[in-house]
Amino acid sequence: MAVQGAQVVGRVALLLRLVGRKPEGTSLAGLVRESGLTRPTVHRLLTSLAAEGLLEHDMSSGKWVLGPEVFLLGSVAAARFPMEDIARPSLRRLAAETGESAFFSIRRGNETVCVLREEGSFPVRSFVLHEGVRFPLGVASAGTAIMAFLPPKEQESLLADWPAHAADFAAGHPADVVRDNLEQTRLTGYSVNPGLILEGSWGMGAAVFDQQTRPAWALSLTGIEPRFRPDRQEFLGKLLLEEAHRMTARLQGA
Amino acid sequence: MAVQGAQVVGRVALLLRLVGRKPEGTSLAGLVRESGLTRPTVHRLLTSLAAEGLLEHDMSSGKWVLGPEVFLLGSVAAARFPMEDIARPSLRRLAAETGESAFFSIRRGNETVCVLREEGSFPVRSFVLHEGVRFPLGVASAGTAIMAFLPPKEQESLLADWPAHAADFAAGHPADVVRDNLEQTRLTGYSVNPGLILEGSWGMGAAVFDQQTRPAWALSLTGIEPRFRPDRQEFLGKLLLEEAHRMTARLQGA
DNA sequence: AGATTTCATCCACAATATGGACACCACCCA
DNA sequence: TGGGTGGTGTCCATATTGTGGATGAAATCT
Repeated sequence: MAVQGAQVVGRVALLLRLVGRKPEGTSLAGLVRESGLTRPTVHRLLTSLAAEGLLEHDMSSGKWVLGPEVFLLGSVAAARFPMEDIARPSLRRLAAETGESAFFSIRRGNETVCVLREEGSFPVRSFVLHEGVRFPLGVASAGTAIMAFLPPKEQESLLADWPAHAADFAAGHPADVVRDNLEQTRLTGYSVNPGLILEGSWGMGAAVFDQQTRPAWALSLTGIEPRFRPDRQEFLGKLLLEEAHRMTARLQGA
Repeated sequence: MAVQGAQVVGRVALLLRLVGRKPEGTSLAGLVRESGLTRPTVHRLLTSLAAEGLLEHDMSSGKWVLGPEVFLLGSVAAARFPMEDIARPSLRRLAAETGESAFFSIRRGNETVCVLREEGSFPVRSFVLHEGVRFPLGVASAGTAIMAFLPPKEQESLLADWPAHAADFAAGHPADVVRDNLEQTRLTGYSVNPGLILEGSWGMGAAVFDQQTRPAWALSLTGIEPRFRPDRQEFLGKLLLEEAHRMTARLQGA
């Protein structure tokens, strides 16, 4: 769309993203469904990508997974994105002090992608969120925390075409509910997801800002509803904001 | 080549690999030269890849670097390739005990790619090798260590078309010299690169084997010539073999 | 054993990517 | 000042390339 004569590049990138969402792998049919492309096309692209080592075809399960070449390129790219070094200490502290699982997500276009996870000690854990999972902005606590601090114009343009943007999540996330959540997030500084994605699975998030003071990342916590009652929310929110602020400060400095 | 109707996929993968070789970025002209493609084509593909976030175009320097999407995909793929966890302890020990810089490389097709580096304490260091650098099999100590333990047929097929395979390195690495090095490597277990890539910059390597007992990875050390005199080679070789064996054992178990 | 779903491959067709050509810019040196 | 060099960005006619409907094989369910 952006560039002429680049149809395949877009399709390749789309497939890589889709495959990357499921660490356990995705079937051809699944990718056909999710990509909206025809089966022969998907099949040919997957085979080619596998020949280049960007994907692998697990013969036993028939599923497609990210290949060694992606790992290699990623480890080179990681030098330019030292998120692990910067975010891990905060995640550890959050997980240790709260007992919940802590996550670090990054904004990528109109989505958030979960990059890092630190398990908490609390024995009941939700697996809605894990490394590689993507949500539209405004969905899940991280995406809400980020969207709330975007320029109002950008927020409006997302809300204007909300059903298209939120896609599968639009049903559970009506535009007016999202609008309220964003407003609330701006008031308190942190976002709360009251089980909108999966009933009983709650989350809270806080945005981390880049040098241009744009919300580019987010820290978040997830757990079950009883652990996110109003009285505890304040405590969790304070911790999140503290760590988010610490990271923002470090990133401004660098 | 392998797959029909996939020209672009191959080209895209090629460009990503080329960009990944230089952490500081590569210019359009450089990529045109290295890829053998025409400039409009390279330009269009780069622009498209940048639009997808797989590359970034540094406006100030005009160079192309790996983008955030590669980082994200890579951090998902890293779960399937836990090299960091497995290799880092060995690298640390090697660097600590020898003072040289230690590297972990992975075989990828007919190349080796350097994935991990651990700096030694010795104050003179070579920067020929760093994360992302690729060499044809048989070039550099890691590639020699791996190639020496491939099935003889595969070695022969590489040597048969040596100038094409070794490309730029063919001049400094005549086929008969490489053949001798491989033979020597099989005798001692470890490889020695006596400054063939850059005069005075030596290296030694040892292969690490996968579940099918194929040489899939290599540990290596690099430093200046006086630190790799024959008397010390034995010491370094022993350490390398020890750590390589330890890693092989761990990988067989898993 | 038949029904259903998923995967693999073929091939005529035209949409798509290609690359020669041109325009532009920055820099260097006579 | 002006011509030379080396780099980047863009256009557009062309045919090479990728497309996807259709068909068959294979696996899985009923």
